[in-house]
Amino acid sequence: MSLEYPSSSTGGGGTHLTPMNQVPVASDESFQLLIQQLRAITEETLDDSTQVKNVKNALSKSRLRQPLFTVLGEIKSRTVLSVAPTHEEKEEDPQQKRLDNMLLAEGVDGPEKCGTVAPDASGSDQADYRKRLSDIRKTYHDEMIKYNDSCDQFTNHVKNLLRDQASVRPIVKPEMDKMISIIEKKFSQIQMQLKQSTCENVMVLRSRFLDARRKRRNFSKQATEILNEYFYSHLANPYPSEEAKEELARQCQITVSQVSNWFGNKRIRYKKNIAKAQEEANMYAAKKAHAATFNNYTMQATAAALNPYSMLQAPDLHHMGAGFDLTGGYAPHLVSNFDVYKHSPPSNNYG
DNA sequence: GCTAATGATTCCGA
DNA sequence: TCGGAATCATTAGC
Repeated sequence: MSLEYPSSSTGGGGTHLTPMNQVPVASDESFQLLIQQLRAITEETLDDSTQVKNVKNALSKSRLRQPLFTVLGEIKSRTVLSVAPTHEEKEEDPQQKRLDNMLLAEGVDGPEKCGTVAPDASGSDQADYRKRLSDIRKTYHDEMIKYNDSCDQFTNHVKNLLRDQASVRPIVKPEMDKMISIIEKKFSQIQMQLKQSTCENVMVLRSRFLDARRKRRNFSKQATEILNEYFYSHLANPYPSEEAKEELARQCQITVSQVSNWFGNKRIRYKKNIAKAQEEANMYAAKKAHAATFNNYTMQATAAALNPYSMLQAPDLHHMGAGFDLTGGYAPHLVSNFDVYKHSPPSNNYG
């Protein structure tokens, strides 16, 4: 199937159009004129110039317009429009999927979540975080609405343009669909950029609130007491096992790594300032001794049943003759030597 | 505002 | 990978 256009230099003539059974063979002058008009109009700008208007009028009256457009439309459908969508077009972009998932998880897209930035963050921090997240969510939705409106507007504009052009050009439905799909794809790329920047904003917000250095909080008094108690009652070997750390973390409502940090800091600062640390150690030893004197066995058993950690500590003090005695006495010559266990601490007797 | 205390991080060595 | 040491960054007390 071929469609030859008459050459303007030779004056044309003799062109035969025989593509389809239903299309008449066009060899008369009116067809030549029609072809020439079509060629002329394709070189025109799309504004409503007089020439375009004239051609439109001429075309609309031509009885050959419909069959010619049918043929041209079919050629288009078989060539340009039949190009199969690429692999990328068919498959959902994993990056977009990731962004969608993140926005959904953070409550920016989909149903709003009353998310928290960190379980131990204060109420005001949580409120501040939620407010900022809500701002991001609002901006995202506003922008998304704008993009969708713009996309609809532009799509309608193009549709109208194509409908208008359909009077002078063979525009078939698949072509229109393809055009719309291209527009939607372009807008989807812009939306992706919006999603990307929204995700970045959420990550910045989270990191700002999660950055422990910026928002360092002292542990509660109770937590510090528990950690100090453990430290001074295990002064000969202040290296809690993983299980002990987990238990301390649970009791203090902090993380295991915070327990590790605390013990790391404690050991180093204890060694740096033994004099002061010994005072503190004596205080905790005295506390223990006092508790041991006034608590009867039943009370201890009850407490122990409720708190396995304290249950295990009592015998430990007896054993540790190394560092403590039950009268609150203290053996400084031994307690400062815990670094003999460095890198090979003996198994902890926490449990 | 200054300073000590304190929790976290980083670097390094074993 | 863990712990020591140094350091950073923030908090709390004055």
